[in-house]
Amino acid sequence: MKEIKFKCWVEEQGEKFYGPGPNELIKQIQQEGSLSRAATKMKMSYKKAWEMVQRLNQYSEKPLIILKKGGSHGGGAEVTETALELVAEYENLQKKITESLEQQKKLLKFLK
Amino acid sequence: MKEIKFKCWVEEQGEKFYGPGPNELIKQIQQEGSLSRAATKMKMSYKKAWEMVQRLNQYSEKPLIILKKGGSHGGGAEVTETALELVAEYENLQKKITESLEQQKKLLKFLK
DNA sequence: AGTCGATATATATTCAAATACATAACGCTT
DNA sequence: AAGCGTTATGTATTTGAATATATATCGACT
Repeated sequence: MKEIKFKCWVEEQGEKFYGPGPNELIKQIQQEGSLSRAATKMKMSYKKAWEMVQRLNQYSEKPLIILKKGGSHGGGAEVTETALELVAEYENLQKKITESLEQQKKLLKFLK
Repeated sequence: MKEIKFKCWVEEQGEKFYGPGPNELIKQIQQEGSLSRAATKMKMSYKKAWEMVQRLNQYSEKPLIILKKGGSHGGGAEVTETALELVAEYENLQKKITESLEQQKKLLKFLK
């Protein structure tokens, strides 16, 4: 089945700040309460996920993800209210683009 | 400077058929009349460009690029009318998405 | 027949990104 | 003090994609 796909992201000076990966990661962290579990679930290495979190917090105006180590459960990861707003904005953007694509399917006539 | 970027492409069964790369390649071939010169200009290896052309013609209903070898100039590459239509459609799509993005800049408020 | 510039194609090499592995640090609980 | 599960971080290894290299082929033109 032929289809038009897209990907959108936010960047500053060529540095990627937010896209599909971080968006999914935030959602998984919220579900799991743990960065390592979120990473495992996304079949991503813990290291990569951790670096993603660093970049997110570094480029964001307000903190997005709070990591805690030690404690009764060994630690954990928490998602801020700001992060949830960001997820909502991003997914809204995706929806708008999808709608815009719906009206532009002429490209498909070039496929077998 | 912070900005929202995007990329769109056409695929069939997970196989990418058309995107920014092929679009640019077609335009360069048209300008140069040669696949190798087009590849050089795009700083892409000839092999990669050649494979791109194969995929394009393979998945397209009608031929998009005609490669000729031998002859007085050693050969050359030609772009069909269909290919030009495809370029126009693709760039129109990009334009529509860009317009759609213009109205969705809230995401940027999350950046420093 | 020989030259030329381009296409055609296989193999080798390089390079960067991703992953795997190992180990430390943390702080609550028992 | 020891154990637990998680975060934190450096190093080694793997993998895959891109590129480089080499060679063959083609066909008009001299």
